[in-house]
Amino acid sequence: MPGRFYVTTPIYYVNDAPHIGHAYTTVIADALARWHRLVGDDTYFLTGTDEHGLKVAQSATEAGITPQEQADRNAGRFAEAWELLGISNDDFIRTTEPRHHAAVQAMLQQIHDNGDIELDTYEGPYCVSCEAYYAEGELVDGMCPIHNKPVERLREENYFFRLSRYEQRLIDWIESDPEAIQPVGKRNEVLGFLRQGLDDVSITRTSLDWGVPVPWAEGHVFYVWYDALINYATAIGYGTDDERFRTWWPAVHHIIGKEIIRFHCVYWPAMLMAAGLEPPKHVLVHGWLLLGGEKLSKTVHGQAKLTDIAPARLVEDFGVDGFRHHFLHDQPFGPDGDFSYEAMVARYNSDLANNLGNLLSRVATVVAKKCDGIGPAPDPDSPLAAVAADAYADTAAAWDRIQPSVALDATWRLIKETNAHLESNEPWKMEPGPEVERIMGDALEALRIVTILASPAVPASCQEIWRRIGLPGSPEDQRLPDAGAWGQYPGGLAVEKGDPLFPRIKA
RNA sequence: GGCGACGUAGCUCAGUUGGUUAGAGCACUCGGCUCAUAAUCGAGUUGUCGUCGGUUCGAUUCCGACCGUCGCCA
Repeated sequence: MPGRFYVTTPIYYVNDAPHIGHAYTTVIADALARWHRLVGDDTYFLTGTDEHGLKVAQSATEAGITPQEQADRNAGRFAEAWELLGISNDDFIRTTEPRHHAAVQAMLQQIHDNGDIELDTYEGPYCVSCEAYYAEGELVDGMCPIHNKPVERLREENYFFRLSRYEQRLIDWIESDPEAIQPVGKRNEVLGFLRQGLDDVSITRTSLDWGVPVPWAEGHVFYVWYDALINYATAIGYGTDDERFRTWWPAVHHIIGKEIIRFHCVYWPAMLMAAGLEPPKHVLVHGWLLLGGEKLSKTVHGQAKLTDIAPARLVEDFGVDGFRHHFLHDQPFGPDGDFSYEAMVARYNSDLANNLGNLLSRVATVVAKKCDGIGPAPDPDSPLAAVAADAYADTAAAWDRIQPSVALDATWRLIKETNAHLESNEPWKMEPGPEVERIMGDALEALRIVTILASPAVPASCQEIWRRIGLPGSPEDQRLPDAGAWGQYPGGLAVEKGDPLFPRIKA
């Protein structure tokens, strides 16, 4: 039954260049969005950039441009990266847009009106070089942990969000919904943090002006994080189109990395509660990619970091779909995963070149030789029909559980079984006739179904397979579960061999 | 220091409420096939299930201690 699916990535801070950590999160969200479109859900996929704050203002000054110019330039880099990777976001939000300022001011004004934002005095250790406060525990031998310089004690009048009032409500929320924060290990981590008690948090600054102005207090801007989180509400109409907002909220899936769990599982839900709204339905937390292997991690200049690697660098070697496929199929969602060029080559050659790509090649060749290049219809009673039904069911269940690697395993079982089916029937030994046509029809039908099921992961390749086996339109226009039922390859279509879709990569 | 997680084949991991021969993929070996991108298909090897002890008729699965790795908090 069709539903509604709102999925978000974090908005990425424009001071960073897009790297494969960003791409990992974004590709997962994209694949989920594509899957939900396939099953007919009303889907909204949001990504974007976070553009306020001290660091952007500083680097703009260093570059001799305005903060807005700095933000424009780097937001463009993210947009280009996502275009390169075939990301199908419905919207790209930027926190400097007027619609976002309106939403931030509306939500925080609401919280202020409700009495949970109050003026207070902040006092603490302050590093002049960082232009930032630290907690006592963050200091190293009483010094700034970044600059290793003495800190000053500073007092400032700021507006505080009364986070401490939400401790029990947050615990109740998480305990009442086991699926709200996944995986369960991260959920427990948040509960443990909450049970230690919460302090109020300072959410405004007077020391800079590159931010969203506080509507009730001249000279104050909101601290960048409390502005940024609200983007998830802005994009679906908060503060500008309440009816639209109500259709999408709170049924959201926030895809995040584990480093920002506290903002998404504590501060953000509390802000929503304080504004009289529901907390997010799902916060899905993935681990980090740990860079290993020789090829990428060791350079003449020393140890490389994951965040040094641009997606385009890997797309050069593996193609867009090779890139996407690796992060979806090789990394289980949740725990940290090892990432290496060598593992990427192995996964690409095994799954894409040897299994999927080679299946298409051998099928096309036999159809050309034995069927005059015209793809025949499948056997309604093929043994592959049951395999395909299982593959669909397992694939769908895994996408629903946010387990792309499990989903792709299930899809790939149909590819392997189709290779085995060809092997056991040996159509290349037969004379042209009904028997060859039946077997090749089965293989084409399996490819048709695989192409639909795999399209969220490797969309461009699936589009090309779809075209080469003679089908009109696009696998993305298909609707599951109906399109996954056995027997719909019509027969009588011209099948094109073409060049290898995934040329093997030599290690 | 407090809390918690994890430690299963060469590698990456699955193992539901304890039960009889511990699984998958990749890699590897052998064999088949030759339509296919030296691809594919079949068969097969490897595990004291971190260590020690306890509960039990019986524990990878429960309990305790220890070793190791890691996370969050202080």
